[in-house]
Amino acid sequence: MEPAFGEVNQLGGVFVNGRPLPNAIRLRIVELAQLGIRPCDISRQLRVSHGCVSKILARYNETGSILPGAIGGSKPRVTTPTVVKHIRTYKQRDPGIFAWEIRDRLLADGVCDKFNLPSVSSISRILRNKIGNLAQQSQYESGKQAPHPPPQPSLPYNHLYSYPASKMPNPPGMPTLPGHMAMHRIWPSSHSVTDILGIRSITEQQISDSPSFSSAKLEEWSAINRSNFPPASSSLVNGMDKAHLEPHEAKYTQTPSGLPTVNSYVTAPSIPPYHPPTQVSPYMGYSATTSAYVTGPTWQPASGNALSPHSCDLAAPLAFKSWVASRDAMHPVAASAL
DNA sequence: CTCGTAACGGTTGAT
DNA sequence: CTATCAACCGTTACG
Repeated sequence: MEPAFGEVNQLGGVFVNGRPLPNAIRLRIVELAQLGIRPCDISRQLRVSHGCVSKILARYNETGSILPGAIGGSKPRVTTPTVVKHIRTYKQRDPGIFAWEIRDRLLADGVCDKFNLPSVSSISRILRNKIGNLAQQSQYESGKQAPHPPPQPSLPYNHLYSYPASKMPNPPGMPTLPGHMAMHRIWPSSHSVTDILGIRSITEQQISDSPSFSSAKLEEWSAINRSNFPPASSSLVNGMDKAHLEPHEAKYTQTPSGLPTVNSYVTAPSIPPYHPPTQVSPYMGYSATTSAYVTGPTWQPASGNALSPHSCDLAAPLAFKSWVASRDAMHPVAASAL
């Protein structure tokens, strides 16, 4: 099922086969690239294969988004938005209508031809999943939307980080969290990285909030919805605006226990009071590191712990820079790590 | 040494 | 309810 722990790549990095890298890492990749770090260095430093770095960077350059593509599912083949709309209409007009009747009508009304006519089971599913209780509350909606229904009635392309409703802290209308995580090309010099980290921490924070969900939930980002058409659309650029970051950054100075938001993504959700900074999670200390960093004054900085600022974690921009400067020095460490 | 990319084994989710 | 299938994933290896 959910491999709590991933596999280890040639660079010593942890990954989960088939699954996207955590946003935190994706973010860091882009972030580092923007600081002028070469991809090969980013690869080594974050221990992510260069192929992946290359891909993420390329995608980012092209789309402005750091997010992975929508995984799984398939594009609607027959149940296009138009079809769904019609089904909805039929259902509204006659709530007792049977799926097979709808099917007949779709054909009769020319909405579908025999090649793209949804199966009865598909229609049932649509009624269940997309139409649902709509029969009652339909009024305003049916009233009118746009002449052009959005490609996907359900969700916007990338509404990222929409965590499961269960834990969605924010109101329905407007996701507090960015619809999708993309960034501006330029970062405010001084705290750009911190900001990013801040972002990470907020995203992650949500997860660590509810331990039981932790790892599983993270997946949501990508789960988002796969029902989007051409990705490229309009809105995928930026989504993460700093506005969210700065405040949060301050806010999440640290997790309740004083324990950094360590148990992260794929990490065993159940890693309890274990602790810190050394590599705990498959994706290594970075989360810890970061939060440590974000934590600021309250939390003891890297000082004593096993986590070497130079080893592999990007503790802070500065640490990073020094790392860059002295990466020879760091090699041995990396080597030993292996 | 870098970096782009195809092959590969994997997961996911709509049909 | 299960299987299929096409989308995406990151790593690896090659060029």
